[in-house]
Amino acid sequence: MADEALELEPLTPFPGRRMEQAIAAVRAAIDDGRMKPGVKYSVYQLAEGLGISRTPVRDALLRLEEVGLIKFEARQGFRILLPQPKEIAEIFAVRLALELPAVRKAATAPDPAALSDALLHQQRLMRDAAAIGNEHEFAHHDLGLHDLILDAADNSRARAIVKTLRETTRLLGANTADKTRTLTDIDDEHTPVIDAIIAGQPDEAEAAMRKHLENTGRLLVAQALRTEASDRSVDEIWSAVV
Amino acid sequence: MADEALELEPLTPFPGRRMEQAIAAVRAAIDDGRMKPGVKYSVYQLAEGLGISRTPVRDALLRLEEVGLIKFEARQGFRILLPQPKEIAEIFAVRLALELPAVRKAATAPDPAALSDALLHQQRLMRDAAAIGNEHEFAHHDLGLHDLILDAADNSRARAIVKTLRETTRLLGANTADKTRTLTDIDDEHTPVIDAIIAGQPDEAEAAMRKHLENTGRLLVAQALRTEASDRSVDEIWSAVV
DNA sequence: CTACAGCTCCTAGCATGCTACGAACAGTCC
DNA sequence: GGACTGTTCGTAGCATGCTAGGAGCTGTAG
Repeated sequence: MADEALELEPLTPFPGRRMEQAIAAVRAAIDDGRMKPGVKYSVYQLAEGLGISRTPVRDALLRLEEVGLIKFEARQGFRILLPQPKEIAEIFAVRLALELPAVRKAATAPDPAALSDALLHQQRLMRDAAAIGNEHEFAHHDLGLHDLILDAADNSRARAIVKTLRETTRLLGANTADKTRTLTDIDDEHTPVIDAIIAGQPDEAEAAMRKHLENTGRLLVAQALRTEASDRSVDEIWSAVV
Repeated sequence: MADEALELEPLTPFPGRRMEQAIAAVRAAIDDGRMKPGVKYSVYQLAEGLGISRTPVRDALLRLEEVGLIKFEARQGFRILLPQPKEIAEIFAVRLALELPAVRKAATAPDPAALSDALLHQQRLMRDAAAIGNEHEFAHHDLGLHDLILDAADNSRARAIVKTLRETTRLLGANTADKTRTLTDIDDEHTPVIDAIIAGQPDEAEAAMRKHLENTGRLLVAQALRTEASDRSVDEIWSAVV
């Protein structure tokens, strides 16, 4: 098994720390399904696939383990973790706690003009991606939008936390390819948030963001429940945590 | 400079990953002042001091860098970071966002008896530590108390985040040894929180926790401002973020 | 056919060699 | 004296050797 070199594009000789390139490579591989949760992998495999030595790969994986994306199993390789339904609910509970105050602050920001421009620009990027059905691009800009709002709230620590959480859940959506919501539906949820921020209405912005996050969260919990064929209900899990 | 082997107790041959022992060793060294912010250290130094090789030490430091406790400077060692005032305010903003809902949930917990016992036990431990003036022990149990509340709220993700944040700020208090508040004062702030949880009063519990976190946060911001001799005011920084 | 014992293979984890490169210093030229 | 250049030194980062130990297979006994 060690010689199945796990077809990853070899790292181009590129400046910067190979460790970080390795992190990006693993994330990308998870995104497009070349690496799947549950399957066992080894540092050897990855290092060979990436064309670099084991050390930076190991360092990268240690960082991913820290974030909770993978789990090393002693002397037996590592595994990509699929977030459990409860974990997803927890993640969204945290996101609600952090992003609702953030969107309130954004709606009362000192420099509305610059923020408005940035928000509308981001929205435009998302719509373009939605129009051509490019989910990957869409997800990227969606992350950008939420990041923009967190940035406006001027709390870099909260921003970093949410970014990590969001990247953890992203791979779930990417893998299961749920089509319950089209990209346009998601965009429709963003619109009132953006409008309220621009209009300087914190209450409306918060309410719209809450709705958006709750929809997304419940959907992902439902997906996770389906993949593990559990008989618990979404509401049960959701309301226990949020 | 490389041969100043940085007097750390050598790691006893102990089961478990040496990397994690190294993390603990560095944290401990920061706590009791053997390692100070601003000073430059190297992986070589530490490895020699701990009596192990550079690899696990490096791995440990990479993880600490991830958390924001240290910063590698390319080809020049690493430095322990002293949290900036704004960062501390940000940390407390996140803690408020996460711990206030948590304490509300704890006050409406399904099993009040077990929780009450645990809370009172923890309080007792803290008072004992306060009585003999053992700050280190006190801080440990203080962390335990907050952890207990987060645990009652049943969100392990939020719990882990707060734990990390708290450990990041702890070294500041440990180093500057501010005596504005005695240990008993802190205990006095905890009491209404614990009482309200046991009495099942979410509103009171939240208010008491808010007061406690705001006091602590402002105090630490003030300390950080003093150490860097800034002329900005605590209120200015605090209200901009929280 | 089943239970079990031994063996092989692969792994994480640790130790250590190697290299490119920034910093600080010394020596030199103006 | 002051700017500038060459050199030394120590560092992070990467590659690779080494080891103990668990998983799973294979052959064997019952």
